[in-house]
Amino acid sequence: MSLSADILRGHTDTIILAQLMAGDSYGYEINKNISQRAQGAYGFKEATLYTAFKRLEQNGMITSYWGDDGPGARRRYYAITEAGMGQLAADRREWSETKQVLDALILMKEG
Amino acid sequence: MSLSADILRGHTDTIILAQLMAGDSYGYEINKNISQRAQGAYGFKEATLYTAFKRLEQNGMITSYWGDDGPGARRRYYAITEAGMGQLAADRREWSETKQVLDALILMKEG
DNA sequence: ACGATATACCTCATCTGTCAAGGTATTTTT
DNA sequence: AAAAATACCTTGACAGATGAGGTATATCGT
Repeated sequence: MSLSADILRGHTDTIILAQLMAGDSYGYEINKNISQRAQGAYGFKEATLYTAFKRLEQNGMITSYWGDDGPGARRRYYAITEAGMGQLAADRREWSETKQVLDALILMKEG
Repeated sequence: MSLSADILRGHTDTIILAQLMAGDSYGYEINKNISQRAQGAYGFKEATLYTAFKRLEQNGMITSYWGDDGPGARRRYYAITEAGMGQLAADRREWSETKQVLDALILMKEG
């Protein structure tokens, strides 16, 4: 099964921050890791990814730097900031709350 | 805690369909029920609600009719269609899948 | 050697769902 | 009589996702 984009909307930044908690990485690799972790059920479109990087950097959640120009195409690495870590912690709490609320509203589970 | 709108985006139609599975209802009541079920953590803005009704009716997921003009303001009742029930079943499966994927991506839970 | 594929970055116009703001009307509560 | 609750609806603006397009290098199969 694949998930529609609107379902994931609003989680984009959180997913990227969660990836960067495991260490600095660059766009292409981040996206590959996400697809693998989602077992192919989801992956960002490139435009979505780079839009998110720009937004996150403007908001001070991540910083970026060019990687060493070894073999291969140039890479822009991203690192999560302290503010980003704080945001991620808040986003994780919100996701747990979201699950409970949507279980109640969609599956009609009693709280 | 309250949930941001972008997090819920894409679940609006599903939430309304789930409510209508319990029986015909009208806008104001549907919204009240949703707020109660979410324990105040979430409620639709009216514009969002009526936009969704229009979209759902145009797509054949619900039908509507005016209620008896008893005491009180007029009410437009909505009923879920067979197509709507099919959609809801699919949406519920998608939500279960979404939880697994986002647990893996946000909380880094192993699948 | 050469074409295809993978790696790697980026922009912009367009689309869609949300919602602030505004409007109308009736009933109940203070 | 005023205020709040009930009940409906529309419109313009905004933000995130993305199709389509662009640039460049490295690797793989033949």
